[in-house]
Amino acid sequence: MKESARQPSKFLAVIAQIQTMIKTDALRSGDKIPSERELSDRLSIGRSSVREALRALELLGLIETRRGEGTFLRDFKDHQLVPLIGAFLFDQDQKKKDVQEVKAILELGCLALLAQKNNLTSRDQQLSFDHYMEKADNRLLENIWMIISDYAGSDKENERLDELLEAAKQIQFPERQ
Amino acid sequence: MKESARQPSKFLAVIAQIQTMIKTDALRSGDKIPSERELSDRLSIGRSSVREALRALELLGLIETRRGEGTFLRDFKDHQLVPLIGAFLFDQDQKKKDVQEVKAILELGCLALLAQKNNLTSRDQQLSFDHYMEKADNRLLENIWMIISDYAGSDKENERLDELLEAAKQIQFPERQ
DNA sequence: GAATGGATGGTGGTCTGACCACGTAATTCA
DNA sequence: TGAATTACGTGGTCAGACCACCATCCATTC
Repeated sequence: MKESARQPSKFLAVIAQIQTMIKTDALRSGDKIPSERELSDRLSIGRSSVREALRALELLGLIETRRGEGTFLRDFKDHQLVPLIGAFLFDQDQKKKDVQEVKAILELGCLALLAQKNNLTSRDQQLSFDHYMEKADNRLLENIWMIISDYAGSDKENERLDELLEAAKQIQFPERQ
Repeated sequence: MKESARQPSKFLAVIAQIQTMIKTDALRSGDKIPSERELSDRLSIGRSSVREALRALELLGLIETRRGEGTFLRDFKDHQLVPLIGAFLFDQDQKKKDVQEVKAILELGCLALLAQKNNLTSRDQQLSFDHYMEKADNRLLENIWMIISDYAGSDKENERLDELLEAAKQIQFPERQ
């Protein structure tokens, strides 16, 4: 025997098993998955390892645990990635410039989406970006924008709205496949 | 006593502590963080809880553990999110659209930044976005784009490059303060 | 002196069993 | 019948014990 196969840690195996379980049982958002103890039993893996896997998935926002009730699948829309990663990213790049730039990009893109979908009515002109983001019908974009906005601090966004709107109307997103 | 303050699970506290530690000690990629047992000691938290937090961060690719050696900070570029989340995206249609849209927005914004700074030479026309993102000099933008790109999967981005470039040149970001 | 190789201690990986805190459902009792 | 109590299942946490692995030190050996 050259190498002992170096088994990929148990807790990764648990995650894989859960993924399989979700697929074969056709589990959906809100469905309950087996308890930690049952998983531990069925997979012949210590409960602590099961918990490590579940905690990781929870941090990602893929599952939700409720004490006394159980563990449930979560809608991916509510994923925790952005806030989480954000906390780590911002430690590195504190540069306010970066934040402001990205925020502007997201807002511009949001307006461009709306313009493209002809969802911009003249009445929208004085609305805030919270509203625009909602109309853009893109939860991911909305989530990222909210996080960025938190870090960007308050600014007089309305001052730039008209300019941004004009710019947005010019943009044509290339179609894909 | 009405409510017992419902402390936010220990393992989240550990993550927060680690983030703080990274900041105050100015830790960088490759640096070693305290051992599980030491963290358990210093934070007065059971080792299992510490492990749950570390495993979660490892799954995200934010840290790397080497048996017999210790736990180390990792370069964020090596994050593990992609294959993981992918397996959980069972009902994916809406989400895929979201990801594609955000990706396009980020890329467009990147080009707009470059155009604004007059950093677009004609020689750049055939370069990939990895390159553009680097030139844009915005680590935050680059990081977010990398995450999104992984989710989006491979596409023929070069097909859209010329169009995007043209659109980007038209964009004028409103100046701020 | 230099190279070998074993002993030692530290680290992550895992398991077990024991509690606690919380919800729910069944049971009991008025 | 209805309210209170109990029992049970669940996640949350802890402590201790092993194992596997790695680096280091140090005595042995050449």
